[in-house]
Amino acid sequence: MDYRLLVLGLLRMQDMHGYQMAEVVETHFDDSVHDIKKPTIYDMLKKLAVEGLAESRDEQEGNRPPRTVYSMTDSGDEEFMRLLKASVTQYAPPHAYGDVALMFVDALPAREAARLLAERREALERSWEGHAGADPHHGATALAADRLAHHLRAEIDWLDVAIPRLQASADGDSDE
Amino acid sequence: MDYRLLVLGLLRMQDMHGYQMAEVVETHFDDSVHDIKKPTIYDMLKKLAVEGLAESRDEQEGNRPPRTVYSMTDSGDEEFMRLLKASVTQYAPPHAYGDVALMFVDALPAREAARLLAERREALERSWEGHAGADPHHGATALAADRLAHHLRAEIDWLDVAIPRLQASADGDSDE
DNA sequence: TATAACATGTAACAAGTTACATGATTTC
DNA sequence: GAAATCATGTAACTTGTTACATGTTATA
Repeated sequence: MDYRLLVLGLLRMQDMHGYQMAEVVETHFDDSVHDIKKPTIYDMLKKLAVEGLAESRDEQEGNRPPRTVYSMTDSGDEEFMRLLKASVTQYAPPHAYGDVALMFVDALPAREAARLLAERREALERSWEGHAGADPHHGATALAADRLAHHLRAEIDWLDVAIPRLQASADGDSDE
Repeated sequence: MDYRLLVLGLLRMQDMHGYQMAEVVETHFDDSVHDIKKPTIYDMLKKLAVEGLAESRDEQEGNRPPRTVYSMTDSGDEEFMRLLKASVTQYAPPHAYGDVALMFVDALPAREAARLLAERREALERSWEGHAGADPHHGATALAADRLAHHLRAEIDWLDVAIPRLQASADGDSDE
């Protein structure tokens, strides 16, 4: 999604080749931004180079496979700043995924729907405890972690309204 | 994303051809699930037919273009139920999009970051008022709408913590 | 010394979107 | 009767993922 911003941001910190960037993501960001795949990184780096936002050079160490190292150009940096400002400002609608399921929920007996949502709540609660117990996040990821926590809470709170409501409606029309 | 579930769910209500389903989505769901495109619908219908989850027949009305009407099969209905239960149960991590930006936020002067986040808050607040003012949602979309409202609130609440914090840090290290 | 794991990457496929095609019907 | 719009759909492109290739170092 914001892969452009992510790759630019990482490249900005340090010259890198694709494999290396994949490692950085996997080890340093494994929790929140785990979902960028190697080929995506390679493609993005190539694309950035074509657009003049990054430069590439070939390197070789010992007789390991040669590798293509990328570094940021000035216009790359400008683009990064531009994208960053736009992304920070913009409100990304919080989900929509999973919402489709909610729209069809009355295809299920209310009692079962309530049960399934309760299961979801369970999983969330565990996830929440994991977060609360974790060491407070350091600088860069603190904001994102905090935001995640707020949304986890919101999801739980919402379920605490929705589940009883479904249960009530299950008890109400038991004439089926 | 959940396009499979969406298309199955719509088809379950009524036999349809692709164009018609695109219209239903556009007119009935324009708010929350506006983001499925016509070719996606066509492709999904074809795929469902190949998998035996839907059946197709050709129809023609007057001398308008002939059209391919799909209808649900029994195994389609089972698949729908299976998918639905899984989706309702599962907690979809609330976002991650936009989070990349937050991770790089300290590339900006704290003061500017605070200003941009305040802008984001503005937009959210407007969106929130829109929701609060809207007519209460009817059955099917009520759950989803309610959930959205909770998350909108959560995002605003989080910003109300994050913005002052950034501002404080801007005032703190004004030695730059 | 055979097997596993590391380092570096590409090819082939899947999913979705934008842009277009084509004929009928309405509108000016 | 020309221009717009409706009705129905497909082709071509973009983006991202899974699965594979290829040589090198570590391990049993």
